[in-house]
Amino acid sequence: MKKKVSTIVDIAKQLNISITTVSFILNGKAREKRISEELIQKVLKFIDEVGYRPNVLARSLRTGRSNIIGLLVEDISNPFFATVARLIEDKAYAKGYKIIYSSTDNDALKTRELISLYHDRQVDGYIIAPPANIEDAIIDLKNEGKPVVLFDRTLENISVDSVSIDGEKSTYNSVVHLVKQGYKRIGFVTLDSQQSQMLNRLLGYQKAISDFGYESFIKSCQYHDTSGHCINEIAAFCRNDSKLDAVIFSTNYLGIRGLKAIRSEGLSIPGDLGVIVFDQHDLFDLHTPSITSVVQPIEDLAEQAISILLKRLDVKSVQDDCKAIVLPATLNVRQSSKKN
Amino acid sequence: MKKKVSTIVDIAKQLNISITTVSFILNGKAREKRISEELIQKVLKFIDEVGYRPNVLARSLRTGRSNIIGLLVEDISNPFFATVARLIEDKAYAKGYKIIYSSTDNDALKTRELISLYHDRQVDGYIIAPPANIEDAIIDLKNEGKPVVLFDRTLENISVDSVSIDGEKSTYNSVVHLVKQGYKRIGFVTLDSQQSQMLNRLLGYQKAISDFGYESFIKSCQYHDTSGHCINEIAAFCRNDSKLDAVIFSTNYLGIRGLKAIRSEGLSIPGDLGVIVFDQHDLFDLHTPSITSVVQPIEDLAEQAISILLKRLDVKSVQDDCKAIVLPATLNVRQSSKKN
DNA sequence: CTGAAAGCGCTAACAC
DNA sequence: GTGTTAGCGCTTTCAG
Repeated sequence: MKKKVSTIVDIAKQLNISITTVSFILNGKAREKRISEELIQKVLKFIDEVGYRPNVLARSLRTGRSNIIGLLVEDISNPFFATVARLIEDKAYAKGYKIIYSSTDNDALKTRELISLYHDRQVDGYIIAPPANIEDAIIDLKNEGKPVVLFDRTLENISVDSVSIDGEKSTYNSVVHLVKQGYKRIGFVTLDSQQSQMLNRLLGYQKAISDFGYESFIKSCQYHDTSGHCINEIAAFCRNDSKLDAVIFSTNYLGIRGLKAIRSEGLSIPGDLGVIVFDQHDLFDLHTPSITSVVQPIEDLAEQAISILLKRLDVKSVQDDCKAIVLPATLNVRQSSKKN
Repeated sequence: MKKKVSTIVDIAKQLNISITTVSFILNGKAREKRISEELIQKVLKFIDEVGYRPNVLARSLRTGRSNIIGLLVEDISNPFFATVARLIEDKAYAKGYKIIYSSTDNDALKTRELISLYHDRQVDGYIIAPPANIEDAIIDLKNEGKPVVLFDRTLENISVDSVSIDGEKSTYNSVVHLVKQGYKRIGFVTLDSQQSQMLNRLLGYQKAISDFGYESFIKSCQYHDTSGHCINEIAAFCRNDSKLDAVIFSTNYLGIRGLKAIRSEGLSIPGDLGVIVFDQHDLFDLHTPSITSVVQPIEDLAEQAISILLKRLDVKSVQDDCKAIVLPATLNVRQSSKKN
């Protein structure tokens, strides 16, 4: 004849105490409200016994907070983003926050929809790898007092916290490494994109090439192109008159497509073509030959992003002192870039 | 002097109509309540203008439904699960459902927490790749009237809809293929796991080996082992006295570790060792030599899972006529299994 | 068509 | 320490 206990009112009734008391105990305000230790334990024990779980919806509706952080990545099936998501999730959990995440596909419209979806669910804060042309949505968020941290790339012209990687220096160093190995005609395969991280990687390449007085060869692929079409284009790029002797790929998936293209052309690495890829992938280690790649400090990136956000969440202050953190990456030299 | 319009009450006030009317229009019940087309348009237009968005929390709190489907995968950074998640997400969106997903790490405790988290958020239905020992939690869900569809693996002894792959036949065929190629001492590297899909894959191997009258060699790895330790174990397995001439790996990540192990042992594929991996990975195509693998019908799997769930969600009937759908996989023969 | 009203479950100000 | 109470924003029944 036990009634089903599923609300705070039930608990109060069963225990013959006040709803307020239960609520205070539930929210850790027992101490400050000077409720007796004895009663606290009694309530806690009872709650445990009947398996009561507070209704988070009701709580959020009431408080306007959800203890949820929204994470928007470009593509969750990319190991880089999957790893970031994982690390952030773990760190957030430890602080009592849950994470919900989705892939934007670098599509501003989809991103807007996701933000608005998260917004509807009262998400407390955001960590975003922003697509282009999303500035206004980010500003709206900030104007509503929702903290936002960008990662992997930044948005010029708006003031938001961000954590990114020094892509410029990384590709610069990549070129230097190739030059030292004796490569002279170095190509760069990137995305046709205005995103900051892509521009930085390109910039590093261009600066280095120009510093050495070499000729630059740039191929831009479309993000939403099919893998097959992209492979064909890269293949054409590698076989063309320019007689490249090395290529740098600006993302891991471009690198993978590039390797397929190079294989289809029957070119050998690193003899015919030296190869460096920006960002990691299981495959690069295992490939024959193994692929030199730029290793990003993912753990540090995730750590910084979440801790900045948590701090913002903590002190609901004005956000005008935004930080733009830039982390260094390292070049992991493997066989694909050693001419000799 | 426009007031901020953010609730249904504001709308009613501004338009000088009843809250009820607005609610009906918002919920597509205008027709059946015989509200004039004119008024409907007026309200809709107004809502659009002021950018009103219903508070989904309040709605869920009231209705007990959320239009959210919870998806639990083993590990979102595994391309298999990432792809499934993506396909399911797309299909669900088309039907007006949102997806939230998380990784279970094959950990029953973590899975329980996730389920309870989703439960708290009033998730309407579940698609789950279940870890072992989670039966009770699934049963609880069903008892509460929440539809559940399992995928990738099933749970014996409980009646739940499921969509899985015919792992037994696939590994059987893999062995047959290797035997036809002239391999005789075929090993099997799998997980030390009681999950149905793992058991089925093992079973297929054992049956085939026994049908041919060959000797069986089985190595079980721990799911939570570090990658490095696992690689060492596989290396030892491949180099031991048993003189294997071929190996089948029962998951993609075991395959990747296996390839690293084989490389570290200095063995050549397919000469010293034939290799087949269950499940796909970018790497298998690109590896030198390319790796023969079992290709699962992921799209079909996702399609079936979501459509069964949506049907359950639609007709809130008793769930006693559970389907266990088993899909065939195909063997994609590449270089790693061709002895000659 | 519309209005009133009863909650969904919880928080927290206020009074005692 | 505790009880009362006013909502958070929405749905939906019931009576016009």
